[in-house]
Order: sequence, then C-alpha cells, then structure tokens
Amino acid sequence: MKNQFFQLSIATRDGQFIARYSAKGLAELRFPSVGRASPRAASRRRRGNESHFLNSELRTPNSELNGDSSRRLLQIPTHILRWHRATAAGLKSSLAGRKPKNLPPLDLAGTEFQKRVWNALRKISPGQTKSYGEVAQAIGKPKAVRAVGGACGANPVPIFVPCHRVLAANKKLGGFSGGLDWKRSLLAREGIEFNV
DNA sequence: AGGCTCATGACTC
DNA sequence: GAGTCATGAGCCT
Repeated sequence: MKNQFFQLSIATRDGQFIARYSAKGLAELRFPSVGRASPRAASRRRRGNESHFLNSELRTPNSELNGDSSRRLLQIPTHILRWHRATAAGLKSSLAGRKPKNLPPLDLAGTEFQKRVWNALRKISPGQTKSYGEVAQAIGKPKAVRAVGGACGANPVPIFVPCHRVLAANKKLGGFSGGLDWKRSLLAREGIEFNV
C-alpha cells in the first residue's frame, strides 16, 4: 500500500485549512475553500497520481484534532498525528504573523527547478520580502524571473513556503495562488508594506 | 502614471 | 513547437 495520503483539517479563525500528508511529511496545505478551488489547481491535483486519499472524518469545529474517534474511518499513524499537531501550531503562528517553530518535515513534490525556488523562499523570514527577480538571482538563474513566478504558483505548501513574501520589482503585489486577498492579508500580518 | 514591446526560462498540451 | 505565465526593463505618450 504505497502512495497513501492522509488528509486532516485544521480549524482556524480564518477558516478550515486542509493538510495532506505523505509518508515523508506535509505534502500539501490548502487554504479554506471559499467556493470552488481554481479549476487549474484541481486538474493539476487530479493528474498528479493515482494514489487514493484517506480522508479522516474531522467534525469538531474548534479543535484541530478531533477527539471524537467514533467517527473516524481509519487509523491515523501516530507520527502523522504528531506532524499534524506541529502543522496546526505552526499555521496558527504564521497566521498571527510570527515565525513558526517545529514545523513537520515537508515533502514537496516538484521539478528540480521548483524545489530550488521553494528552498530559496523558505529563507525569507517573516517581515522580509524579495522580488521575483531577486529570487531568480538567489538560485543562480537571474533571468528566470517568470519561471520563478510559475514555481511560486505551483507551491503546494503556501504559508510555510512563503510565496506571499515575493513581490514584483516595484513592490507591487504580483499574484497569489490562494487569491490576492490572502496575500494582502498575510503581508499585513507581518507588517510588510507594499504598493497598490 | 499608464501602455506597449520584447527578452526570457520553465512548463503544459 | 506553440502558447502560457504570479516578471522586468526600456521606451514611449
């Protein structure tokens, strides 16, 4: 039984996030679905692999780990639960504009290029920003500015891999896979100024 | 300030 | 291969 994933939800003041775990770590973090997810992202997910998803039934509105095990459909390995606690705590720190500590391992699936970009993003600390061009420089491909934007958009674990801290050269917003409202909000929580 | 154009790397179909 | 970008710089008006 390989390629098994566990999905668990995290209730926050900003809505219910969904965390997806592979055997290696946190593989995906999804923003609260305000409605339909973008069709593009959805099809990318579908194409991804044939793994089957094991959804745990989590219903308790205000706890990130459901205590009500009677509704649980499957056994969640303890290491996943441990990661999930770290994710939930880290997420809440991040949403408050603080640096998370003790994040779970991240299992970022992507091309070599994308992983280099995501790695560079993780070095941008809260309150700091870089431009797409500066990220391109940081990974040694100064001309790959647009490709950096593409890699940001493909980031499976937003917030922990802080693509919201990447602004356009003029300090304007650029884009954001989770919607520009989220980007604005996340930047504001870290006290980051940007141009309209 | 806004608009247009082009170079550009990576990715998708 | 053409088309698509979460860019950037340059050059207009």
